[in-house]
Amino acid sequence: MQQRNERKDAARHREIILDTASQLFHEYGVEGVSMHQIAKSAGVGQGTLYRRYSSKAELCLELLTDSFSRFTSSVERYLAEAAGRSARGKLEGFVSLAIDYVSREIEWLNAIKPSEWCAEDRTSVFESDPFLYVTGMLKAILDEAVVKGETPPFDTEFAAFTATASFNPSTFFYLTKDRGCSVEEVKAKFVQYYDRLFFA
Amino acid sequence: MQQRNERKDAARHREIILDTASQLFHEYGVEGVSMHQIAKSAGVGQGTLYRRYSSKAELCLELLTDSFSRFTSSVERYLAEAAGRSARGKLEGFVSLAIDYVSREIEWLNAIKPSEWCAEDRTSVFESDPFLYVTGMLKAILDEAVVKGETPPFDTEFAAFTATASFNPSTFFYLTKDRGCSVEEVKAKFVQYYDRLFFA
DNA sequence: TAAGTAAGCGGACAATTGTCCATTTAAAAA
DNA sequence: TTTTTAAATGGACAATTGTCCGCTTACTTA
Repeated sequence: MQQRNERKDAARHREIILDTASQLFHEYGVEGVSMHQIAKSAGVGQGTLYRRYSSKAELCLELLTDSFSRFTSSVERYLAEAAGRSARGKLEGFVSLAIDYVSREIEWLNAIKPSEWCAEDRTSVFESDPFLYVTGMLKAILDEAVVKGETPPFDTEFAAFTATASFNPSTFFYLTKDRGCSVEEVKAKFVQYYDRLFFA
Repeated sequence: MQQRNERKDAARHREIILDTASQLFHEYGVEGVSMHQIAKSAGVGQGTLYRRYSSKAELCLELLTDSFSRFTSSVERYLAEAAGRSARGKLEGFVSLAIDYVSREIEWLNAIKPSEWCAEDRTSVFESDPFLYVTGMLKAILDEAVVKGETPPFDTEFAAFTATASFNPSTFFYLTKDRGCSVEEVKAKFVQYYDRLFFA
């Protein structure tokens, strides 16, 4: 028996849910909308909604796809035109783009944070495509730096992991809102920090 | 009129709540106990419980006091006997102790994470005593390193902040549970990372 | 000691999340 | 086309969080 495809009604519902959620989120903010409300507005049952997206987090992750692909495009564009530059220079540009992205999408990123870090069945943010993309890119740049002799060899994977983790929305939100730093200031601090970190 | 002190019945309830919560948490785990259950077991109303602790997070933070003061003692003891060593050496020891602490108390630390990072009224973990203690200590060690000429001057405050934030339970849990690293491995990675970071 | 007052109390209540399962229905198989 | 099958549905339900507010009581003041 062949693999069944997604049923047409299911596909239609998927689109309706995504559209409805997107609209509601933009109108009331991510926190201001409940799953029940999304289901009701979309004209589907709670069960139908939860079948696809087991939390608001997953729903947001899906909705982030577009903006994230715009981010990766901008990164690719940047790296293409920075092809001749040192790894150090590339890192600076990449960190800058990444922080711009986080600041732009902070509300969404905040929402996809898993509510229970330690739950056994949680799907880790650390294994989400966006996170893996950033760590992968960072590791590539750091590896290039090592190959080019710009810096002595080290555990680039762990470094990329830790650096990426430090961009989390929580930290960013605190620095901008509670500490009153501007996005540019935060960017400058991180760039300086990682520059020193990897190229001291 | 003089400042009213806490009423005796209120103080009694505070203790009962703390004792009950502690007991229930140890029996069923932090996630396995609801605020309602705590209130009921303690023999107080929901309102009474929430009056003092507006979330499980706050309750856990209060319960962490003891273990955290044991941690600070161990740090103080360590720094006393390491008085003659380099700042670099002190950093290594401190990071090691801090990671030991996180790994021991991970369930509690997980619970005190604010559920909404971006809420306007949230009391930031970054302003909690434990966090401030660690950043303060880290900054002091880094400043010492700069003064002693072990490393060129840099923004030690931001560095301490970022480093402390990177110890968050989420990261730690991922590395140990999902990646299968042992506590010792994680410790070694962090020590190496920060050693390179600040003393490259 | 008596009276006044504000802190404290507690449980009903509203809101939300997430689960469950009898029923429906699209699509494959015959 | 008819039958079969399992995916899909939806809304009732259970569990939890957090708020609200009229009542109670410990402490202050006179």
